[in-house]
Amino acid sequence: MSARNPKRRSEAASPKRPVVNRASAGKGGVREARSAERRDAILAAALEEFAANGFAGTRLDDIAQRAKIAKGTIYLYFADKETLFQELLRAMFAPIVRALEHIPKSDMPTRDILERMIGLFVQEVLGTRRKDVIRLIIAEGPRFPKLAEFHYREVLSRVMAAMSALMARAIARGEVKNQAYAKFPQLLAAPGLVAVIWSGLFERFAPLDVAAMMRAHLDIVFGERKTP
Amino acid sequence: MSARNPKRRSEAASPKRPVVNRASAGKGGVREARSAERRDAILAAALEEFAANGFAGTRLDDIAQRAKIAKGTIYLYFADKETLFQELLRAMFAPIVRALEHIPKSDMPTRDILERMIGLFVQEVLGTRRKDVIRLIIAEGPRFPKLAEFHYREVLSRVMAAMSALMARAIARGEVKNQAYAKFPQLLAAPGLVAVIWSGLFERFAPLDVAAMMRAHLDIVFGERKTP
DNA sequence: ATAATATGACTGACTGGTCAGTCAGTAAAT
DNA sequence: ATTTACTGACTGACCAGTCAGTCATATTAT
Repeated sequence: MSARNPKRRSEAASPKRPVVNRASAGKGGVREARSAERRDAILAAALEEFAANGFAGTRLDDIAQRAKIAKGTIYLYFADKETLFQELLRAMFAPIVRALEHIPKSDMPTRDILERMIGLFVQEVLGTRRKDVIRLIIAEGPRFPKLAEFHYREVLSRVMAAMSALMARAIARGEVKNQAYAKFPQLLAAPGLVAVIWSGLFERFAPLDVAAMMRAHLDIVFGERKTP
Repeated sequence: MSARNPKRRSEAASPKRPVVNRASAGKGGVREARSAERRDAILAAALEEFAANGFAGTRLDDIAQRAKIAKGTIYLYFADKETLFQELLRAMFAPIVRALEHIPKSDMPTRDILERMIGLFVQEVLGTRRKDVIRLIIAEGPRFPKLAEFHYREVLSRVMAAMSALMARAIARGEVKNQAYAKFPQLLAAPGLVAVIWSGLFERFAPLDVAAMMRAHLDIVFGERKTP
């Protein structure tokens, strides 16, 4: 949306041109290859710009320049700025949710499972631009109800449900004492959120040893255990 | 700032006119009274608009309309949009920090002290627009380094130091077992942050019983204690 | 007390820069 | 030769910030 009541001309526009037109998925793809390349370049550039400037503060001209294409090209791949924004955020999280859900359901000790999840989180979220994406969702969510809903439905509710189930099992097994973690998986995840926000805003004033904090958190959850 | 590289004419402008001109603070104040009123009206309107639309997405015309004044009047009280924004955020937190620091240093049980703090937090932050202000800081902080720094210096570092001291005392007294809370007061505060963000974004999909969650959190910190 | 004058708060139409979205024209692939 | 992808100058809405003019209050003169 251009700030106010835009959607100036294009009705419910959707990019009609490239997008690997027709079914010919398999062969011949000089065009298709380029098409996918372009799309990725646009998304990558958009990520940088949106992460740095927020939705309203980002100019499509800058995205185009960074992706080394003309502005018009963006509109061949995405209907408008808002669509680009939302598709970007969606695309960023699909892999993570899949990865999180695929972490062995095995009967590995729960603490080990959580340590893996934290490792994944530190590496794939804190260590990448995904942490900025989380900040973007927090920042822009209220202005894009669809976005908040999508992320609740596709990411949060699933992650929370998985955590809740994991903790319920841990409690049943006697690995964890406090029942609250099954009822409020938010308590389990909270330090992760703090890490994201701290690293985005205050790192340079007071660096936070995220790994140590997470370890301390697990010690609390599982009742001490000084791993020297 | 008008999106890009503005600061069109006014150098380091600062509002010169009203602001209770001269020293005559005590009497004669028909003008002064109105002046303070106007300022408050502008800040109140700005809070609504910024909370709803973010910094870049907010129009001064809307703030003026909401405050029922002309746009030009804003510039009699604030140098520019950015100054208004920052003053607003600062003003919103001064009272809270003061209140938090004034919570009795008495030797009340630490759990009681924390329960009071949480009560204050639920009432004065979650129950007011201050929760939106926190979201604004998270959202716009990276774009306004001064803002992030100010909030680290004036709010966060103080709150964190106070929490850390409180927990160190509780540990010394044997009220709390885990030393980590003194080293990472973030672990103590994390659920509060989750509450702010959840209530701002996902409340309508999945309401969160913040009071219950905070109680559960304290149970964890102090090692169970079912208060029926 | 009342009128004349001075002060400074307030107004809103205006300016100039900005930017989302468009489309006629060009280049490349088939 | 034809179809499809790409380009970038252009348009029109938009909005921060300005300033000449208006009006309410305060001050001084009568």
